[in-house]
Amino acid sequence: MSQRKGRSALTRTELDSWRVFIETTEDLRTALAGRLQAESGISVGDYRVLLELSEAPGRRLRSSHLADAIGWERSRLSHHLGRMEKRGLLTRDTAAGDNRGAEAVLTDEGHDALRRSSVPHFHAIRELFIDALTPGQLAAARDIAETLRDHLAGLKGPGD
Amino acid sequence: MSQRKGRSALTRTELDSWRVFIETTEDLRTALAGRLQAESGISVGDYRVLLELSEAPGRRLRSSHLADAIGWERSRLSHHLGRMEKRGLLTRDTAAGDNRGAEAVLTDEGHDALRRSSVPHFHAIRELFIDALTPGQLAAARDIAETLRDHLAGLKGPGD
DNA sequence: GATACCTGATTGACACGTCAATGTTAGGCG
DNA sequence: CGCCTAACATTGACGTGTCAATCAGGTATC
Repeated sequence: MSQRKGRSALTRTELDSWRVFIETTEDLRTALAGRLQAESGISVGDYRVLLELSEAPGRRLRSSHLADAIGWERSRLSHHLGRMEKRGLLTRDTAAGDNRGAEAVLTDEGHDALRRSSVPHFHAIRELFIDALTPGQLAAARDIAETLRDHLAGLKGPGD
Repeated sequence: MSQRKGRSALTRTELDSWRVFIETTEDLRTALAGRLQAESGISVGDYRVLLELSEAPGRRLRSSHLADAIGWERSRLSHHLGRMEKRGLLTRDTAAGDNRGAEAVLTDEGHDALRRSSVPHFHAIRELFIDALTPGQLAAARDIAETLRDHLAGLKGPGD
């Protein structure tokens, strides 16, 4: 209790824990993305955007709201919407009432893509993640993730 | 024990656990990468390559060995080495004894970059990850990561 | 109603990652 | 030797992500 945190070098165990954790979560991410792409022809980013739009009234959302909803920077979203628009998954309109704004509108094709991808995607999540862990591990994973998330949020903007 | 896994739809809790886990680990990754870039001007990929080369005899490694050591595809490594070479962190030579092969050789500048970045990088790992968790959580995180890693390996190539 | 400022969004440049295609050299084998 | 194939590595095209710069439309202030 008399030791301050963050002072000493990482122990071997700490470093090993870090490496297996960060590398495996990255592998998990890559595996999931690969499945989604192979089975449904869309990326994880596409999926996130499609899902958010499909749940919005009129299947349309202001770019800024969409960006906030999925936690992306505007520029990232703008690039992504451009690519999705080019593939016919959505269209873009100027927002009613504010000519600065843009609204992304889900096309039927985009909606179909989401519908086709959902079941395989959930299946992959179950297979790669949920079923790999015991109920206790799954609960612990959630607890750890929430702890880390709160910790990161505390570091990033306690004064914002 | 009579229920087969992977049959039913994801529960609300399972989906929430998945989302907080995958999003937070991604945020963690992004935060670490940002720190390394801001503090030392190198990327996580750069760091990985520099570390591996610095530990190799003569500070040089065959591309294929390097790729295996850090678990990257050859093409990815080739692109990355090209970028690092352009910045003077390493040079490339044809391998002694096999003119097909290429060796990456750490420059003094590359070695300095690694030396400068190590302490801040370890510090960031401690601050963002190790110190955020209790010892129990850290052990659980490692256990979960190892379980997931083994599970992924089992899915990918049981017959390879 | 002109100026200055703020907000919403896009763009360009560049780093990163994957996949498919392309050299290039080594080795095996007639 | 001459051919075939495998191994090593690079390249090009394209999707993805970040940062800084830009542009266009609103808002306030005088």
